[in-house]
Amino acid sequence: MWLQLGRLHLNRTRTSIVDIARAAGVSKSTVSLVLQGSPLVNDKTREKVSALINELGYVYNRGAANLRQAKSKIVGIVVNDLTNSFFAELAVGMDMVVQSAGYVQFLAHSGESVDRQRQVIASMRENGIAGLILSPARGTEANDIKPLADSGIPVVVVVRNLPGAKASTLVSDNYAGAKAAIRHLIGLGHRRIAFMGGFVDTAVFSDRVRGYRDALSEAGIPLNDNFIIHSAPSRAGGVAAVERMMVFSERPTAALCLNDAVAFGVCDGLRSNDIEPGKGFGIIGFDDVIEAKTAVPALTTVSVDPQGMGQRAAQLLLKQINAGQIDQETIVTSVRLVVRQSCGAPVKQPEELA
Amino acid sequence: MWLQLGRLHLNRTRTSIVDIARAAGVSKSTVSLVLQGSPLVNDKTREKVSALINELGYVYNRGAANLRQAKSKIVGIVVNDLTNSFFAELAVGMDMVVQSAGYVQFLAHSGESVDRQRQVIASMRENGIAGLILSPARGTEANDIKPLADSGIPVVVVVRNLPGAKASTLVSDNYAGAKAAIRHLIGLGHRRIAFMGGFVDTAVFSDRVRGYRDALSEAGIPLNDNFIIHSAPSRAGGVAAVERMMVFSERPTAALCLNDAVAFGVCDGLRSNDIEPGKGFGIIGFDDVIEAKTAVPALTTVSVDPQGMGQRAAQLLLKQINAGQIDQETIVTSVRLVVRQSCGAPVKQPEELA
DNA sequence: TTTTTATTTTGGAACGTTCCAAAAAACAAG
DNA sequence: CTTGTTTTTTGGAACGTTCCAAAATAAAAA
Repeated sequence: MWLQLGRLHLNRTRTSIVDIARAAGVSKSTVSLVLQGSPLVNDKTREKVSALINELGYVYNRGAANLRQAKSKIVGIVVNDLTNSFFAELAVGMDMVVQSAGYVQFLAHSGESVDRQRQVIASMRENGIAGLILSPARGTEANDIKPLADSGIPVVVVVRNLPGAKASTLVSDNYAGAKAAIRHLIGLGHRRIAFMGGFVDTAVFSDRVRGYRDALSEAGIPLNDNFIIHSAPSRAGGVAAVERMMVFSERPTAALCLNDAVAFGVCDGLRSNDIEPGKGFGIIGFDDVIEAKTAVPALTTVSVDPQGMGQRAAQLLLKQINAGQIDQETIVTSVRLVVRQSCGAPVKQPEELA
Repeated sequence: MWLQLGRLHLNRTRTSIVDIARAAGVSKSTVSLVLQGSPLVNDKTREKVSALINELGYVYNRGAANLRQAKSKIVGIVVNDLTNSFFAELAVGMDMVVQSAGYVQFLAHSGESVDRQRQVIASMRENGIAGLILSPARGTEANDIKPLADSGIPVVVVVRNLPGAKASTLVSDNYAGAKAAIRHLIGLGHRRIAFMGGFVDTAVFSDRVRGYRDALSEAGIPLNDNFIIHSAPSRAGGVAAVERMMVFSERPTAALCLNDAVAFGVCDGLRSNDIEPGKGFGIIGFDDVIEAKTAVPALTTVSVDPQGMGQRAAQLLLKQINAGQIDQETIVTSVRLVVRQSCGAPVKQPEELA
């Protein structure tokens, strides 16, 4: 049988540095020098070699280089929830600086699963990352990144912090942001203000709630623990929180939400109860995702600038990689309240109309 | 000067297979065998070696292995816009199957820039990807992936197709989806139906518009080219499209939108013009992103199941990687119309009220 | 015991780079 | 033409794996 129906299996091996060398009549060392743009090599030679490189379609094998140099151009990024715009934008910010620094990133989604997170970090490690940026899944412990940190690979933890971890940290000033938001609502005349969304086990939640509490007591407004309404930190969670609130006899007239996703959900939930967000009820979100300004009503929110935060995180990581030494640094980025339409002045509730 | 203030620079080299071998009193080959789970090695030996592996905190160097085997466990994924939930979910779907197949992914965002896309693909190639999934930036040409494909690395193109490219393709049935959506609107009594969002240069746009056109003429409804309202394929674009529409003397009573993002924008735009989406105006989106079902009104949309699509794409790629041969395959995934609240029956416009 | 067979282990080459010390070539000065 | 200097090029070892043919050991058969 001469006629093979199978597809031809190219055993053409990748052209390597020595193929170029042979073709150019120089040694592999010289080709290597050219590749690194070394000034040591004669212009004439450089030219000849460069030409061959293009002609033969050579592609640099960074893996082989890493083997020798023990320093890759790869960073790892693990994010707890890529489907949440906040984190997607965070990732895009990182992507920008990583890419323009000549690195590539492994970028994975842990889906809030510590197991998957552990797995993917291990996998990245085997593949030789030079550093890691982690936006930890709920329930992550300092131990989960210990092996990495111990082996001298810099780690930057973002958004949620990880007490006790040997890593740098970059978080937004959640406390101050929440405080500013509540002060603003109080300034508008609101007195019964809820906090919606989130679960107790994250630092983000507790910091924001602390800001909420402190701002209220600072204004002499008594705290009502019922007004802290837990829910999933998602749009659906916001809807659920509103349902929970509707049964209260004395309802809040405004709410600070854990994040913008929850805030949008709260808008949805209010609408299905025929309350117009921003008119009958004041809403403030947290994060300032892109949709916040085009939504109707435009969302008043605490702007965290996720892209900018991603960029800073990446810069911090690259700095540590290049320094070759790990300085544990903690950065708290400042936030600002962006006032738009969704935080209306309170309207009197039925029982209050004389 | 004996006192150095600098940080200690660990020159502890990564423990390797031969360190384990030495410690266990066997050869490196044996350790390698254990690592690959080979049945050739004696249970007693395997046990001893495995113990040492844990104890010494050995981490496998996949880079070195790749060098020898010329086959990595890395795939590349490049997506045109990660901040768009559709693509984020697509990526998450891929992540799931890639990860559970024991691979890791380079995942990058091209931001619709062909240059960045070219760069990042090149970078991934140098780092030794075994395959690539590409959701191409607008304006991508078949040539952009030619070198990859020529060197025998399988490429799967998703969402937007790339005519003439040596790659497999996975797209949704945009034509049929649009047709079904329009038929439904017609069934509800709408006659003046717009198509909103998108620019002419993408196949996605033209396929969906073709479905829109065909469904209309099939029902004997005359086409009105003004009713095809171009805009950026984003939430902001949707808002803009509505503004453009409001000046028409005879306005549409419903619209099919290029995607869900545009549809949400259209809702926003209508609200700022005091039209209640789903009541005064019927809206159908495209994609069925997660927010679609919790939004108010819940969005009627053509469900594309981005996660599922991502999964299929990844499966297809892995299949080709393992097959070691490239079968150019084209898959058109079917879509289904999910009817929710946003597509209301039409209301008579002022001038039509007798 | 010796031979045969089955099981387990092993050294060394190979993969594609970088690095280094040293060789070669080119140029300058005497 | 020598010698000294500077510029350019080079071979080979090293990085951490896998693969292979062959060696060593253990078990079974004679």
